[in-house]
Amino acid sequence: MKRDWLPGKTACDKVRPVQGSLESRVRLLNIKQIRYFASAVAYGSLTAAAKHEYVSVQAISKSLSDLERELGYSLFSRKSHGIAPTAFGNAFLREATSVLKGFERLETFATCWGGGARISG
Amino acid sequence: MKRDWLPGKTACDKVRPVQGSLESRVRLLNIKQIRYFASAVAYGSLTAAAKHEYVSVQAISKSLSDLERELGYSLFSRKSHGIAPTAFGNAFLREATSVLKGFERLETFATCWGGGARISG
DNA sequence: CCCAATTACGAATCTCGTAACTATG
DNA sequence: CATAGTTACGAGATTCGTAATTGGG
Repeated sequence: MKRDWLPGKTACDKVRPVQGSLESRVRLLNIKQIRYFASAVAYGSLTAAAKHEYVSVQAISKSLSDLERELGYSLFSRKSHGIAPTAFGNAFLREATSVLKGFERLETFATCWGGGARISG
Repeated sequence: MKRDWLPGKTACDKVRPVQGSLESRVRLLNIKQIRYFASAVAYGSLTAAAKHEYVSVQAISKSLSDLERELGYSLFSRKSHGIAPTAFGNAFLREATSVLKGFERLETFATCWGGGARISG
């Protein structure tokens, strides 16, 4: 999540050079950040989220800090014993949840498909 | 997308050791693969998709090959002048499109939010 | 001191471009 | 030969775990 640019006013409105001569559209968000965030809110702390996501607290902390920096808004306030989402965090969570649901549907769909063409090996 | 395991019968049903002593749940899919796939179908070839996604054809080809391997199904057939989605590919695309829409909504939402708490710097 | 989170740093992993190659027409 | 895609390889970018540190209770 180490990025040398900041998000613009609208999503996907920037281009940067990358690895040689090509360029790349800037993108916000990735599914892992969204998942970590939803988990953190659901379980009330980064520590609890880390357990459920099978990663270290540090990974969650870093990922979510990056997410906040990229979005430009604070997603939750850090309390002594866990976290509490901000107004933005709550609003973001609602949208995020539907994205995660869609992702799960897609995974389920793919693993349950029996229509043929399965690759062998 | 280099993974040493294969997807199981249901999504997220496997655990593997990773980087030290922790373990990690296996996950299918990432947003980039889905975006590349949708683009490839929309534009009819990997080459065209690569242009629109600002990456090389090789990156698209690799990403989608990995996706097919992970899913266990072929997503499209390679023709002399482009590609054509399989039955599975078409079905997958329908679900994938709604996920991508959700993602875009989330990006738009985040960049258009004006409720406060914006991080300075 | 305990607990939750963050920062620092390095190793493992992943992404993707260049180059070389295969296949179809 | 021209076009579309694939494979191989390595450089650069990202992820994440361990260790050390900070801050509230």
